[in-house]
Amino acid sequence: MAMGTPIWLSPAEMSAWRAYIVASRRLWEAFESDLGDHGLTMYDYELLAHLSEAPARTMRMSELADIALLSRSRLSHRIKVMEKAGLVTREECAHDRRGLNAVMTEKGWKAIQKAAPDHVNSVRSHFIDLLSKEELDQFTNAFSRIQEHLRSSEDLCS
Amino acid sequence: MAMGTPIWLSPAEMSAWRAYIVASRRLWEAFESDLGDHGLTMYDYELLAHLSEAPARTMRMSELADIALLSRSRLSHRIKVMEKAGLVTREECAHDRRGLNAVMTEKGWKAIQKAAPDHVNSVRSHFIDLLSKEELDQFTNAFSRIQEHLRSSEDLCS
DNA sequence: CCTGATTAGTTGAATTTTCAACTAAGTTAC
DNA sequence: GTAACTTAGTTGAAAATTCAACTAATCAGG
Repeated sequence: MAMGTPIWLSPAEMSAWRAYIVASRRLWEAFESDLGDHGLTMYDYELLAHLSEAPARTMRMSELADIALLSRSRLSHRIKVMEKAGLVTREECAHDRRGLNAVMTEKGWKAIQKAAPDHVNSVRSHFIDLLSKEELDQFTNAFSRIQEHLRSSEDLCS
Repeated sequence: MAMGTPIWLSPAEMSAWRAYIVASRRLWEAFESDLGDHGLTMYDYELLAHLSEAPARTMRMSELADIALLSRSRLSHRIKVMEKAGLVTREECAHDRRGLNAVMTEKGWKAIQKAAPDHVNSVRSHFIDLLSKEELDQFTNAFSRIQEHLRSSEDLCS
């Protein structure tokens, strides 16, 4: 091991790490709990949000899985229950007969329309509004950098 | 609604939010995946870490649940499998006959000893080392503030 | 074309998590 | 002392998630 990168974290590093890991978990719980009032989970919400932004509110299953950071299997199961709940349907794909499109139904659209203001409020009150403009920019920066790092380090494994 | 807090997020706010939410999920996956090499999950690791710091490597179940941010039920189930794996045992509590102590076994101690350097490395390489000293301090600050906010807003509901 | 490899997506079984109900012990107030 | 309430922790069933195996369609090379 190179000197200068000790095994353990320094107190300042540990503080940042603990603050992050605890806050991020609590934040997630808070968002879930707030969305629960609309009968949605964070994942449901994000799936609907992605669909709502897609042309014809339609997206290939695999594309949706990738963008929503879900495994194909997990998406498959989840869409099945959302389909049962009437929020989405699955349609065959025109050009690739292996493929399926997830399509948001009118009911799904209404559901997210209804949930969105509360959810945004939740995001504001627990997160955005607690940060200064400078902090927001730094977050954007730092977390984008982290994403970039994770992206490139997973490329190494392929 | 008050003017000045629009319903939707501004582009800068949205960037920070998206960067955060995606990065935090990917980070979690990365830590889980790294710990997977030692047959542990993040929760297992944190449970063991908390126990290892406790006097006599022993902690009341409910205290452990609180500190590790797990529901009592979830802890109960999880400890049962960790007990089966030989990492912990449960002992009756001297002064409160309702209570149980989770006690780390020698095997649990060895397991975390072995996993810790890799885990710290993982935390360093995916997180700490990507941030400047200033950013670390800002994270500590911002995330502590968020925790404080969540703590006080959940007090309102009790 | 036709074989092998890749991609899309699903499935079922095993594991994990949640949820509500439950037992038992301690606490409070009369 | 005892009835009502709270706290500690577990449990089983239901729901969600993972994991590996699977079908079917497309693609790449010869």
